[in-house]
Amino acid sequence: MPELPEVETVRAGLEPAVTGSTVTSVSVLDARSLRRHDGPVEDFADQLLGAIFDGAVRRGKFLWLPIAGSGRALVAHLGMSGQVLLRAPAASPDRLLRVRIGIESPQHGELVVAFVDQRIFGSMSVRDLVPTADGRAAGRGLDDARIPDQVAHIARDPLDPAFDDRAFFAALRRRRTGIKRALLDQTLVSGIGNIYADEALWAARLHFDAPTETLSRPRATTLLAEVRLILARAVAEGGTSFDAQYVNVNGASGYFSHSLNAYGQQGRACPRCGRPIVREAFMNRNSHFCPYCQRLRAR
DNA sequence: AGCGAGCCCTGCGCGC
DNA sequence: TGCGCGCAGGGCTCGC
Repeated sequence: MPELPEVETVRAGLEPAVTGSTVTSVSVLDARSLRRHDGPVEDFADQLLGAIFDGAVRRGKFLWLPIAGSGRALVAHLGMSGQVLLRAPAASPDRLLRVRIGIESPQHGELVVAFVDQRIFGSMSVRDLVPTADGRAAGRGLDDARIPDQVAHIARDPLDPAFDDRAFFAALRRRRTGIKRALLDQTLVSGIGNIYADEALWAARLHFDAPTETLSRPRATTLLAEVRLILARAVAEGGTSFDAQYVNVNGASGYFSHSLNAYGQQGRACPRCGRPIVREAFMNRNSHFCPYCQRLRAR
């Protein structure tokens, strides 16, 4: 499920439940979900038991819960199919449950943080926090300039107030690659995946393979603005209210609750010009675009 | 530097 | 009904 808006929905849903909560139990049902944890399963559980979470923070598609007084955080990445769900302790286990973390919340009582992941491309891990390179807050959710070492190489996302537009444009100009490759490069700009890349490129009328170095400043500015617009709109639509009874912070509503203009629309009419949207193989995935509105040569 | 390929995996929906 | 296949929103590493 997860690009930035979906992960933000999860973060916002988790925040009120986990902040100030104490971990009371840890159960790892599939050790493969801890692939990115530096140590054995027992170590993961040991680090978490008794931990108190300071909040829920996100940068790009990475999510983490800082552990009070430890200099560490529980880090989650959802991969292609991961979900973090809040459950009542007595609820029957979700299908594809990989990690189950019991917490005691000051306001909401006992809850379960359930990490569900079909393909196991996602992961949970306990990682050390390191200072951010620029000394600014690491991500959305907490004013703390420390970031998990696993996330330190990930660029800020376009909704981050500390995102540096000028540095982004300069980096873009230095690149010798196609614009979609650049958008998907999480070390250049984070949070954008295949869906929102296609949607932003459609909105900015850019071909996915347009060379970054030839992208004019106005077109790059337009593209970044479209990225922000699309991400922000999806975040607004994905917002889930917290319900202490039976909580589901699944961000699934994000993608499909609003109409997509390009992604998955192959064969259907381009909403702008009426000609058919095309799907083309790209980076072991697909690109969806309008060959008329999004031509390789600038018009 | 950046690309392509390969790999990590499971389950769904579709066509036959 | 059952089977095989293609498909899926990510990220990391490696060799070139």
